[in-house]
Amino acid sequence: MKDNLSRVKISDIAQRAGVSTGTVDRVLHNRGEVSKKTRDKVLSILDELNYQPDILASTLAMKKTYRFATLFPEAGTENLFWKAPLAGLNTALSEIAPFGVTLSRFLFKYNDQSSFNKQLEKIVSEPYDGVILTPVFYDSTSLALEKLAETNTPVVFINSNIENLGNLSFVGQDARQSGLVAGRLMDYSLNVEGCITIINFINEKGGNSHILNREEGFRSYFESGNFTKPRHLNTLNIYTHEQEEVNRILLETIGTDNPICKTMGVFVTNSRVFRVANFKKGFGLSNLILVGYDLLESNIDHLKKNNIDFLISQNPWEQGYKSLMALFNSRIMKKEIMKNQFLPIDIITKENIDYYLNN
Amino acid sequence: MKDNLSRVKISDIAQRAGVSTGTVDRVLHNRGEVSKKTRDKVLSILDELNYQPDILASTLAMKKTYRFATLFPEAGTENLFWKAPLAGLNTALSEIAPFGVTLSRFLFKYNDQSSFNKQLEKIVSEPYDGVILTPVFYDSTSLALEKLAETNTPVVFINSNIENLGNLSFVGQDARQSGLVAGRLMDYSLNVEGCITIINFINEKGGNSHILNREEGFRSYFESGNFTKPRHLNTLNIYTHEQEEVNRILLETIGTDNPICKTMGVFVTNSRVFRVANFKKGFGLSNLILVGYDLLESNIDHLKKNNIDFLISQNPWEQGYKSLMALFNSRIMKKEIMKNQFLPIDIITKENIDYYLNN
DNA sequence: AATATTTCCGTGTGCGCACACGGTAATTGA
DNA sequence: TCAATTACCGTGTGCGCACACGGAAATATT
Repeated sequence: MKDNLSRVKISDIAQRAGVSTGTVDRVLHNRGEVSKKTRDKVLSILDELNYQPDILASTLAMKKTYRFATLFPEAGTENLFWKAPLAGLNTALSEIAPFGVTLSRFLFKYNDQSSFNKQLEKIVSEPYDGVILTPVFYDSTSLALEKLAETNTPVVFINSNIENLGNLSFVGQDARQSGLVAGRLMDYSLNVEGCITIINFINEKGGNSHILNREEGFRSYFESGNFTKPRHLNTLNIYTHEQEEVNRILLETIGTDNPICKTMGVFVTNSRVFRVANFKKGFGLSNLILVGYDLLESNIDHLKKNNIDFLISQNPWEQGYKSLMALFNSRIMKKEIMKNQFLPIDIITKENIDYYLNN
Repeated sequence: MKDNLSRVKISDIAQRAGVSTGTVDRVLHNRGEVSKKTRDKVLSILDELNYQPDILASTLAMKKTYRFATLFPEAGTENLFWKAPLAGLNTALSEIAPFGVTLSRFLFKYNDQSSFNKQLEKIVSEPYDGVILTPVFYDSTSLALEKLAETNTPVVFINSNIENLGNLSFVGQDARQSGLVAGRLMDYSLNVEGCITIINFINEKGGNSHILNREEGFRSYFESGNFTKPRHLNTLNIYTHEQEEVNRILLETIGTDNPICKTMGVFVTNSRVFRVANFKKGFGLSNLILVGYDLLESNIDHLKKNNIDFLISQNPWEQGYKSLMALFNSRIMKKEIMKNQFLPIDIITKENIDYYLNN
């Protein structure tokens, strides 16, 4: 690898081409006023000497600032998940702030489309240089993307994805594939006869595509032929968040001693797995294998106390970090960005969780 | 959070303090020639206005270059592991190269102490601004660290660690804890009666502390009381790398139909797990649960073909990335660095491996 | 042919900082 | 009291780049 100690600068190629630095600058930025002949000459020398602009001097001279905006759900008590992406975002920001990057953070109320719309309008109405958002509502997102496209404002989707909306990039997890991982874990962990119940905590206001993909992945694992023994799968959709209510429902279903097909394993398709863990602990079902999502505090507690066996983490911190870096690399560093930035499907147990909490 | 759009610059505080920029510069860099009175005044205004130097302009003006050196084992056919840290290193380098960072990469022959010493002497004899190395040989490393301390050259340990040698940081995995994770996986995966065999591929020339810590962690899992059923553990040390020889040994031990305690699970304490997988496949022991380390190509192959059940990854790419960033953040960005940077203990299965291979 | 217009290009300045240089005021020495 | 130090401080220049401005040469217009 070459030393770039003595980097070639604009004045070098200007001299080599027998022109002034201003001319070189003009061809570099394609702003005309250069004859084809000299343009070609400069271009060839540029290539020959492999000129790389000094990004530091460049941003210093331009004195341009970049304004990015983010739109996430508020991190309420019920969805602490969204604290982590903000932390990752802040770390990324501290690294790239010297380049004149500033961030405006917008929050909307979880599952409240009008709140989502309101914040989105704020963002669209101002000239941001890039936007990071989680596209939970299709029509609102689609509309906003159209407007942002008019001003060539790049948009990064974070955590969940909508295809073909012209976004710059998606940073998140492959939901279906994570279901397959859960399938493997459940299959290996269940060493007795019995059924598996898939529990979806459904939001009536929408935004459940995640959950469905995860269930589908999970089911496909047990249809793939890779499983160690065949299992019967039931699906249970729960529409409440009240623990009492959940307990009642679970007691009627997996809590009963169904002689035909007793539930020995439960896969919860989102972060509400702690609800089932509460039930499991409260009703003494210590043999139940429990697999779910996300490192919420209550989930972590249950994992450490063996009430949850495996958690799948979506790398929320990393999501925040990478999504901002995507905008930065695209706009400031002029690099190509991968359309889909799938983050690893981390398998978390009591034994390795501490090393996923450092951030 | 405050906007730093209009950052306060040296001239601002100079004006505010009624002095010149040169004076401010002098107190900023502690190079005297300033009366106590004006010094205090500048200092207080510096604090009041929360002056943050523009790192870009600073590095541009200083025109200082930083030379870092790395010392890794060669990535031979037997230890492809070391390709990944180099890749991570290169990514980090491309990000910080604008700051005048250059890298000299030194390689030593695996398990060859004289080669290690030779390369280390090269590094010590030149005035590097920071060193990244994997401290496989205690005495050599200790000696080098002493010399490097004289010139205040920070050293980052990567992958393996030695305590109390005055290194700036350690970037790697908690070996013992990873053994605990392996224990959990083995415990959950083994749903039949039978014994577990721990296989250590020992290097007679030393550098086995990793392996021993992993075994200890693994054993402690089964002594913790958290296991689902008690297991009997055997240890098998293998000193050869020849597949034929390995086959012969395994055939005599885990391959025989020992009626008392048949081996149903094997934990290989390092990346040589593919040797056992070869044996497992060749001799049709498809029920054997196999857990090992590291995403070598041959291990990946076996994982995808269900010959290996779980791999534990040490994040080698991340190790390379983070170790260089540690030096960068310490020397250029003047940030505090964490002494131990433990990387996650990633659990890899056939289903999630693709998302760990992107780099 | 003289003027007006366009095409093309060089020069100068500033971004924020680091540092060399030289100058003035205060202090010392005789 | 006057010169010689010393302590203290301001000014100027350059890092590599972006961009405004203005000027010379080429071409068009009448």
